[in-house]
Amino acid sequence: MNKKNTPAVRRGRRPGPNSTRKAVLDAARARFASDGFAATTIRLVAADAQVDVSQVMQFFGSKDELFAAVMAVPASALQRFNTLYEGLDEHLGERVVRAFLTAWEGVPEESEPLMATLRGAMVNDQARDQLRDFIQARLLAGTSERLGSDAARRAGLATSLLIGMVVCRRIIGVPVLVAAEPEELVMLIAPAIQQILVPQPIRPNRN
Amino acid sequence: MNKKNTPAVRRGRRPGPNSTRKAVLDAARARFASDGFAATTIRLVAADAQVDVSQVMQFFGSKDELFAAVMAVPASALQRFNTLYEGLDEHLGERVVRAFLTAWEGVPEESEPLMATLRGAMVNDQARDQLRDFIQARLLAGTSERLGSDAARRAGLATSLLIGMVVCRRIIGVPVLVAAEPEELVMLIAPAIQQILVPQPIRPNRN
DNA sequence: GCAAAAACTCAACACTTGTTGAGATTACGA
DNA sequence: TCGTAATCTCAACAAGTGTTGAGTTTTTGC
Repeated sequence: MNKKNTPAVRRGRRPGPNSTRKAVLDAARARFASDGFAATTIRLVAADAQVDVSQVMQFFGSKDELFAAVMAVPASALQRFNTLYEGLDEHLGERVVRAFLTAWEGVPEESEPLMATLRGAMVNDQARDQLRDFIQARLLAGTSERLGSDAARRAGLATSLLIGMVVCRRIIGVPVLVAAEPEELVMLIAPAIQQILVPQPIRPNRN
Repeated sequence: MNKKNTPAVRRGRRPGPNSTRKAVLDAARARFASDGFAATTIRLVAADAQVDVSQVMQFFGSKDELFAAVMAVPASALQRFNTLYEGLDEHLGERVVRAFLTAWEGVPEESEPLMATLRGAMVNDQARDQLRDFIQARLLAGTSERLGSDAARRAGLATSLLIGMVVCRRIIGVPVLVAAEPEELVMLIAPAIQQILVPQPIRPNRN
């Protein structure tokens, strides 16, 4: 009697352009970024998107493919790193550090997929491969021929160190790093990255 | 007929001192270190230790407590970091980098718990808390009063960067880092860490 | 030797997970 | 208007998880 008159939830195909798929992808992106791959369940994503569980499967096929779709988003964002390590001026380190911070802490559409990839890299093979290739191939694309293999190593090393900063600040939540303003971090880290990329002799300090 | 005459596996309590608990702990340590917290199942640990599943529960109570027991081992190893950031000589960076490498890549009894903690920190709350406290409290114990809060920030930052190196080398498996010898890494990273801990003016290079 | 306790085996429970299929409901082009 | 296809709901499966309890076997202290 109350079931027929008051349909609590609208059923059947939704009107207008297909907004469900995007809703699922958005929810998944946020969940994968904040909870990681293992802790993110399809049921949770479906609940966030206010969608039935099997809808997620219908649109994306499997959890792995959903995760791949989330990671596919930053592929465009990562292109901004292509020319990042070019130029050996004295502001290279500063530029690199600032690029990392804005990429990983900027607008959610870009930072969340990167966070999802980073968190997933510890558990999921897809994410690990993507992150490895990001560090190895993409960042070193422009450097290797110009500056020899040593520069490639230095670029990969610099990226690794900055990954550590992001991990400790965003995932581990180290208070000292969380409390610091982005510009403070740039000021503190940039010289070190500069030292890695463009090695300078260290002047011994008096004791 | 063949069951009574040839007991394939010895049953009941094992003779001698309690070796089972250690076997379980060893297997768990290795599994947590190489597979991470989520992918490590109690059944897998039990199989590695050639022990029944419920034995693991009897000795350690739960998966979380087993993991805590694994992480408890490095508590001693971590004490070697207590005085690590003391001294501001020109070899501080080198000393710090070398300490990290030997701790995370030395004998399994010490490196595996650290790896387990590091991997677990992305998924497990216990591990994340332990790693956070390690970076925040332990490493900064000696520095904060002597050198002001800036030195504490710099020490935490240096640790974060080195965590990044370990993550990319041991978990992500970035080829450039995996291929490098430990001493090469020391040579490359030490100046950067030195730059963080004992800031030096950067001499602009000519263009 | 003998009882008690420790260690061990076996089987199952309760729960969550990803995944699937059948069928109901709606939107949309002809 | 109508039929088709897209979308959505509901219910369930199969596998794997941590965890528990009952019962068996052996060691160990007296």
